[in-house]
Amino acid sequence: MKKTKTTINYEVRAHIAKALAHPSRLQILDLLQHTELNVNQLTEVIGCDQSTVSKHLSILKNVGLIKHRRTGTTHYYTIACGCLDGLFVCLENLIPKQSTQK
Amino acid sequence: MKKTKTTINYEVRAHIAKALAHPSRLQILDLLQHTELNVNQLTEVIGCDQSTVSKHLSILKNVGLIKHRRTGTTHYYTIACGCLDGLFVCLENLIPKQSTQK
DNA sequence: CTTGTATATTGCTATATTGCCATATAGGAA
DNA sequence: TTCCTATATGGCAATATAGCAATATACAAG
Repeated sequence: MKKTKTTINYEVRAHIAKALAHPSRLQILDLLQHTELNVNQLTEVIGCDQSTVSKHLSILKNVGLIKHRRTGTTHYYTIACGCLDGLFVCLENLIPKQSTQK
Repeated sequence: MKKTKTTINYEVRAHIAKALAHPSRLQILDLLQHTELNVNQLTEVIGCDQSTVSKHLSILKNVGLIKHRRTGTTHYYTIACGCLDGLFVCLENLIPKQSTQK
């Protein structure tokens, strides 16, 4: 397929959607909505290996959804974009009824 | 990780996000927003194999984003959910500035 | 310098996704 | 029935993703 401005735009959107397409990453985003958390704290909540959480964080950071600030050796992560609430509402609205009932 | 109601919810959302996480599928959704199209028409626009488009359509159908009606042997696809516009706006808002300028 | 703590990266395996080709299925026409 | 057209499915290879263990890096304290 030829790469027009439009197809590139679909690729950019798909790239973001791909970053959202994992339960742990959605949970991380949810957790970071109201608090600033470091990797250790996130690791405890998510419940998988620290290296795995670190990778999820770098994926989210690469698409610009989160940012971090460093205090000593501790890295605090937060949401980089204000409009996540809207997105979650949209995602929620897309869930068909039978899936929500599970 | 234990499967609480919350983690299941993240999985459902991730499932939908995964369906959105492909340029061709985003384009299909965009095309179907205002028109009803059959598989052949979509195949021409997308520019890949008919079987590939058919698979994309079944992925979108499985998460309930599109539906289809049949007229003879022709299957017309449409959006099954009214709130896609909002989702696209949200996704667009999540695109960092430097990516949009490309 | 060394030690300890916090995070990131590498290496690896298992699994999932993508996309093509070939084939199967479904329905209309003759 | 056969033939044709529209769509779906199975098989396969290439690539991408996920997650753990081990290692590397960064930084503060001593």
